[in-house]
Amino acid sequence: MEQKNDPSFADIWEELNYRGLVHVSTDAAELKTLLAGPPITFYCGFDPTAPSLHLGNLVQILVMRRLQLAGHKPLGLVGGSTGLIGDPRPTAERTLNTRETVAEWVGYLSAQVARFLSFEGDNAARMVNNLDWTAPLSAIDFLRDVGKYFRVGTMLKKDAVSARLNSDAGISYTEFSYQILQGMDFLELYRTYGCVLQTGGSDQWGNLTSGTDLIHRAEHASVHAIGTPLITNSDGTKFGKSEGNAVWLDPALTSPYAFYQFWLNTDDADVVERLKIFTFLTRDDLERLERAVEAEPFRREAQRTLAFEVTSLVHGVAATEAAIAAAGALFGQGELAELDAETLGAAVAELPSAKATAATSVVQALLDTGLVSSLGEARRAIGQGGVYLNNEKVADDTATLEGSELAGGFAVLRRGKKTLAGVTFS
RNA sequence: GGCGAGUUACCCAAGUGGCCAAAGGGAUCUGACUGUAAAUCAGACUGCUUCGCAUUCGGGGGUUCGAAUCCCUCACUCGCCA
Repeated sequence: MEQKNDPSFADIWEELNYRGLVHVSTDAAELKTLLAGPPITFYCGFDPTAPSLHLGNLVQILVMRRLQLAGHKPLGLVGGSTGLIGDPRPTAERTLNTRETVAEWVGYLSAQVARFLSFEGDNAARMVNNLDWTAPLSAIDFLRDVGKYFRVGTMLKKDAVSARLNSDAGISYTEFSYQILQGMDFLELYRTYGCVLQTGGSDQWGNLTSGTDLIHRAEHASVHAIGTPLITNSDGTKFGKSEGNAVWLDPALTSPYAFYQFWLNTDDADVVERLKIFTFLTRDDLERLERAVEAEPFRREAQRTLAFEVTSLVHGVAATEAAIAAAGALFGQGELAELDAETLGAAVAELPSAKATAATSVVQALLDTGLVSSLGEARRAIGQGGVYLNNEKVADDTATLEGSELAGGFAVLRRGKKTLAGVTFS
């Protein structure tokens, strides 16, 4: 649980590479020297495209934290201005969010990032918002002072831009300009704080180099960038999705229980890589778990460790233990009917739930708890034999909750093997 | 501004007057097998009061007994030309 870098590595650069966190970077030898030397200031930006950060962002946050633990000084940037523009996605133009929404999300994200960094000591972190230096800039100043450093040919070659130009979606001037804004951020932070390194996802590489190039031109200085790999599942699906939804860091959007379950269900083929990236376990621990996956996969020790470590990191140990206890009660071998009201209540509290009465139909309860999205789907699920009420298969789609009330006034609905919801009788 | 091409369900993509609630693939969900894993096989996948009905094929209007398919119009996208 303790957050520290593994002292068995010669320096943080070695450790980042071991953990598979460096996909692309500026000159590796220089970076290694830079990171092994006296403290530097670096930054990583987060755009407010949602009210919460998600697991993809957590990778970046942990890179920041590891660098901070190595003595370097982090600047956590929230994109108050870049969030108003939107970086080009490869598929299609983004819908612009209102200024009010973006401002609100900036607040949420800023607080989330701050939780993972230390604001004490010589290398205390600092949060910045790029709206602070972008908002006062006039269009004329922007074009004269910044635009002149950018060549359109270079801008067109960036993957994000060229993908869009080659697609049938095209790209607006607004999104095309995004890379300039991000480049300006790096320049601004270089000037104000002496920031010499930007980290980010490899999909941001074009934007990262936009900044290093700009500083090169405007300040004749060499600064650095590190791009982390895009994390993918070994089966080819997207990492960080649970039932089609993003896994958020905000407990109101993804409950600690669901968060824990997400990690617990990690594939054997992926679990070691995840441990390297998302935990502070040492190389020794990781190698031991890797052997455990091979020798005794059914024990799922690596998955349990991963789920515990990451959930504790994000939601705290108490919430994690509650999630584990809930899973134990709900997935345990014992009968649900034998659980006492307190245990059951705590377990149900971790699940999505809805109020109902004994007369409520099972299909309606499935819909109310969000286990299905329509009554038709609920009937279909029952017809497929995929619905359980208090661990007993529901055979008839006209069934009601009659007689299903357990201790404390709850019932447990399940869809499939592991999608659970609680019902509270009123 | 001119000319051409295009807009189909979560995504990709067939369909060019009735046999279309709309092929195929992917994603997703369920079942079997399992370790709350993967792979594999099977089924489901617009909604509803489900052997039937209602509403979908960019928006609106029209032709027709009948339209995703034909016509008009608006919006958006892409390309070429200016």
